[in-house]
Amino acid sequence: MGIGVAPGPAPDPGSTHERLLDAALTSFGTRGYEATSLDALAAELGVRKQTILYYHPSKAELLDAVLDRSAGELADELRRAVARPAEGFDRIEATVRAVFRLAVRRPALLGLLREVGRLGPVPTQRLVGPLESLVAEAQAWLEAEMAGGRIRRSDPQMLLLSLYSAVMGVATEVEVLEAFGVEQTLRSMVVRRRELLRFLRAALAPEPEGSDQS
Amino acid sequence: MGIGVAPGPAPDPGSTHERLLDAALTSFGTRGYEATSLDALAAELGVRKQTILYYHPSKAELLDAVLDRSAGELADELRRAVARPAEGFDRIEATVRAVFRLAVRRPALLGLLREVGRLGPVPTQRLVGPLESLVAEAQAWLEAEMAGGRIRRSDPQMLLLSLYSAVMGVATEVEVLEAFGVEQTLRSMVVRRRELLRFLRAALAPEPEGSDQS
DNA sequence: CCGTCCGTCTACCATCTGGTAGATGGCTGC
DNA sequence: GCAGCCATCTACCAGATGGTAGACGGACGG
Repeated sequence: MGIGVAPGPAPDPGSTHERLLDAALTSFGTRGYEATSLDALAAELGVRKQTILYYHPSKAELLDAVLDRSAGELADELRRAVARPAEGFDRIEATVRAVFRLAVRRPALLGLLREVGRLGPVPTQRLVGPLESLVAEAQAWLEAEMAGGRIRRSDPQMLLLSLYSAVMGVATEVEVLEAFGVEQTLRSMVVRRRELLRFLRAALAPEPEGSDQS
Repeated sequence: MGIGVAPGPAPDPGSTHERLLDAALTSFGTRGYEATSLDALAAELGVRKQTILYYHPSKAELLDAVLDRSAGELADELRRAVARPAEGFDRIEATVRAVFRLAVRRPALLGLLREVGRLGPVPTQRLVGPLESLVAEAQAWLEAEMAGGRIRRSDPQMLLLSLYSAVMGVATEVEVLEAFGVEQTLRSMVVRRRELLRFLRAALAPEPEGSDQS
């Protein structure tokens, strides 16, 4: 979490508990919650299953902890991207860059966002609930940009969904690409980001002939 | 599968085997492969687990059968959508409509497409392999449309990925919407489709000032 | 009528699952 | 130097899981 958000003691990243939360996020976000066994997780950490249950008394509560932590991390990352004030497409570009950075550095975090839907409304709410204000801000910003004529006019909520889908998909849908023989390198990630940005820029550009303001 | 693809005997949709494949697709595509137990599947069918293993000697081979069947169904559905010859955006609209129809009528089919990535490259290849020629055709078509000036010029492969991501996301990413309190009705699906089409139309429209033809 | 094949069942099994109970050992403060 | 706490361990357990072995019954052709 960001500075000042969690006033708890600074977490030692080498501690068993921190390593546990990291490993759990990775496994939940890539292999999936049900496909992750406590024994496997423990083995990965070089520890017994009971050590996991010492920190979190059940698998479900471990998931909750991972969700809370991930929500914080997601919110931090996104807020940081949007922080430097920018107008028009720059702000969208900053967000896209942040998501792609996450896709490279912490892919499980985005995977968790995909996985959580399957686990039912309660865990979903737990993960995306803390992001609600962010979404509201984004929506309001889109509306303002539309009013200012810097973004094509449309339903802001639905537009946000389209943006979200496109960005998440291009950032995370790696397996489909691989299945079609497109090798995955860091460079190809950059290409995908560039092309996605071109795509979004075109989709958002205000219509040239002016019914709304110049 | 489509007429003439599988020359086997006409499958009775009420037979145990067909019901099994249906139920397995539904469960694999929504709950996930690992989260689906043979016992649960059998109970759902009013049958013992051994009956499942009679038709498919292991869970993995049941998955293979489901993947093969789903690949056929997906290919059929998409080919049918693209069949009536259309130019420019009409063809894209027909495809989007087909995907949304699937999202309503057979959501597990699209869910499987998401799930399969997690299961590793082998199952993924099994599901999307049969769609490879379709993808190649789509890509070639995009190039032709670009050359004809009916679609904005860009990297066809990356454009296809952006389209795929946006469509799949908007069609299937229901949980995120629900988590933000947007109720899900058939009507809201129609709205999402309409807004997505507007979004895509804008993204694909050729640039007005003409460096390329006509 | 009888053999055989097909679909389904009962009866098991080894392994893995999440979880409980309680012991051990080391560090810390008094 | 000892009381207590903290992190981790060993030892279990009940239930679920994927899978094997083999019996049963009905349909169907000879």
